[in-house]
Amino acid sequence: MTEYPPFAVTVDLVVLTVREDELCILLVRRGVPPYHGRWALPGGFVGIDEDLADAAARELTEETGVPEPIGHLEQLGTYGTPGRDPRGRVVTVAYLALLPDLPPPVAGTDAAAADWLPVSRIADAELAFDHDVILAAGLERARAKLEYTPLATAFCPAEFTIARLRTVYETVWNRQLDPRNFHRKVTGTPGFVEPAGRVTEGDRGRPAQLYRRGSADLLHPPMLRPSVTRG
Amino acid sequence: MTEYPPFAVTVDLVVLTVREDELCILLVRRGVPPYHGRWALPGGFVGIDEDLADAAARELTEETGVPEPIGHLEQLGTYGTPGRDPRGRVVTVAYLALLPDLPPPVAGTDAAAADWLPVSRIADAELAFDHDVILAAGLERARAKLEYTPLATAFCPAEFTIARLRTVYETVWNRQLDPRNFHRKVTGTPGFVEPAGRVTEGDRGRPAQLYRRGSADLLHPPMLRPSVTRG
DNA sequence: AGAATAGTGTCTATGAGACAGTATGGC
DNA sequence: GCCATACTGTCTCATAGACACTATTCT
Repeated sequence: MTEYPPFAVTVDLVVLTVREDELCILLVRRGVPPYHGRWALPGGFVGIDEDLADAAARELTEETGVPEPIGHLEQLGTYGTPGRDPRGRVVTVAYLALLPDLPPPVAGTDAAAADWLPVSRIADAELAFDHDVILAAGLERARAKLEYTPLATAFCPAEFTIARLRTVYETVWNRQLDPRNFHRKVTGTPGFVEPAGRVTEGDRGRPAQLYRRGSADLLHPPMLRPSVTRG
Repeated sequence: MTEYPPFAVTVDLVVLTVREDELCILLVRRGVPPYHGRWALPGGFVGIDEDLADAAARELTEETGVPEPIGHLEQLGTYGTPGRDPRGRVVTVAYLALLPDLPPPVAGTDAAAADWLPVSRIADAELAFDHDVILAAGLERARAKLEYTPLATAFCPAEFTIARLRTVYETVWNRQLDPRNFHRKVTGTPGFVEPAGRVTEGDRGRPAQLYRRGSADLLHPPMLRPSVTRG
């Protein structure tokens, strides 16, 4: 293999959650050059004997403290333009993670500060490397996938109300949805959600049925993003 | 960079076209070990100063002889499981290309034989490396994208009839579509196609209007794959 | 004329969106 | 009682699918 050009390979994570009606992303503040002091996506180098997905799962667990099987993790895209990392030729494989609202914005093991930031307040070019481009791709992917997959449930705890699921859609899409039509649509789409048999307690108003994620991987028919010029 | 594990990085291409009512893929027969004599996706190593997309475009041109701006080229996914290449730790970035029916199945510069093969006749585990998995991902991506993007036009020459576009859909989806409803749907979707102002000559039957690809990047409403259990 | 293909019109069933109205809890 | 939220029912409009019909060429 010495005859082939040597690359470094990293994974970077776009970790999204919905907190208090805001779409938030997990960022770490870099403690070393390059981009010292700047916000960046969590990530790190892939071990020479480590699978890419394993490396992404490892970084996710290290940064959040959450055991793996919660939420959703998928490959997003690969970024390898020469010069994107001043340390050398680094190709990064970006992953997208969708998580329920987690208790702690735990400081990572890397001693760098980690925190949830509302994506609406991240300014252009505020992030290290080309991470603003990766973030934009992650947001676009998440918004699109809510339409035709049940991934909105990845933003929710194991049991959730239809209203909670609706706030996920409203937050990610930044659009208001009619609660009555939404309810009919979700419960009428086969395999999207299934009743947990329990109801909420202690809230205002009539208690709501709790649901779990159903068995479908694709929604038929899809949830349609309202209003014009989607895209 | 010597402190980080060294990887080799390659690009591999899933190049699809529609020939004679069959969905075909461009494959090369390997002339050297490993997998000597087996069919494989065209591809090769990325130069240490070369962008990933540039490497993919270069390989595409080398194998097909086509200048770049024809058809469509997009990143598909990255495959890097340890052991997927017996030569060492190789991470490959797969790209998906959609091309119109090209004249020559040109033999590549690598002296390896290249040819268009119908995807329906590729047996399981017939391909080298993990290329069967990559091919499956490319097919799935192409089928899905025909629904909500105008990419079916990438399978057509610059000017084409609605009937030609329909055969693309029918071939990729392996489903029959109603010519009348299809015509109404395509011409009624804003930005999908625009009239070229010319008509076909010499064929049987009434001459057909020629169209070019329109300006839209997404279709609203989408073309829906008929029949049940899509996905 | 007849065959073949292009393109239009009409009907019907389904689903989205708007929104009235009912149910069930906390205070 | 009042308020808040959950949930159901009804109406209307748009669109997909089925398919009859007209248009324009070649042989």
